[in-house]
Amino acid sequence: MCGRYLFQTPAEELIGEFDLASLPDDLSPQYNVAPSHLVAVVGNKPHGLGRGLVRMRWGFVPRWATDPNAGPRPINAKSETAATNPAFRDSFHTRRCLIPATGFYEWHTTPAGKVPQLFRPTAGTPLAFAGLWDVWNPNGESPLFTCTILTVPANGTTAFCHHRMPAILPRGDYAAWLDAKTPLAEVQALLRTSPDDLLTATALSGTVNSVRNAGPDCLTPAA
DNA sequence: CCAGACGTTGTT
DNA sequence: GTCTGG
DNA sequence: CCAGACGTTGTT
DNA sequence: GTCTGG
Repeated sequence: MCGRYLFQTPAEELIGEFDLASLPDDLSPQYNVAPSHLVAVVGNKPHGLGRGLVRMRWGFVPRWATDPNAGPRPINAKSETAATNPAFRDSFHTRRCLIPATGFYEWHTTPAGKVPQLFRPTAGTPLAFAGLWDVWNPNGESPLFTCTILTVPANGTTAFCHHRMPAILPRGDYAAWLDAKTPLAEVQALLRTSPDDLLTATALSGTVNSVRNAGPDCLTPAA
C-alpha cells in the first residue's frame, strides 16, 4: 500500500460494532491522511481497559525505542512477517487494531506520469484496515501512541498500481482480530487479499497529490 | 548471567 | 519487549 | 505516498 | 540525487 489513505468519515458503522464508553470529539472527515497524522484506531486499550477508540499517529514506534525521533516510523507492516519481525512481533500478539477508512489512494505510474487512483468499497460501507499499535512512554511523560497498517498481496483490482494492498477485514472478523486470546494461527489466517469485487477504482485529478489539499476536492475524478 | 543492540515498506 | 554476544 | 528542500568553511 | 515533512 502507498503512503496515503482516506479516512473520509468517522466510520460510525464500524465503531458502532463495539460497546464504547466514549468517543473523541474531533472525528471530522479526513481526505488526505499522511504519515504522522492522527488517525482513529479501534483496539484493545492499554492497561487492560478493554476496547476503545484511540487517536494515534500513523507511523509505528516500538515501545523499546530509545529515541522515537530516530529510526524509521513504518506506516505499513507485511502481514507475512509481522508475527516474527522484532519491530512488530509484540504488537502482533497483543496490540492489534482496526483503522477505519472509506477508501485509500494509490498512484498509478504511467508513461504520461503518475495518476492518483481512489479505491473505495463497491458496496459503500466503511473499510476496516488491520493494524498494529504501540505506545512509547519510557519516561512516564505524555505517551506517544502510534500505529501501522498491515499489507497483503494486491488483488486483481489494485494490482495495476501496486503489488501490495492494505489488509482489509470483513465485519465478521473484527472481534477475532481484536481479541488478544485468539490463537495466533487464526489471527494470521485473517490477513488475506480481498476479493476483486470488494473495491472499485476511480482515476482522480491531481489534487490529492499534495497533502496541503485536504478537502473533499481530493476526490474529484480525473477530467 | 548481564550488556547492548534492536526499528519499516516498497520503490527502481 | 526479545535476541545476540561475551 | 508526493512535494519540496537541499549550501560551506572556519571562526568565536 | 536524497532526505524530510506533511
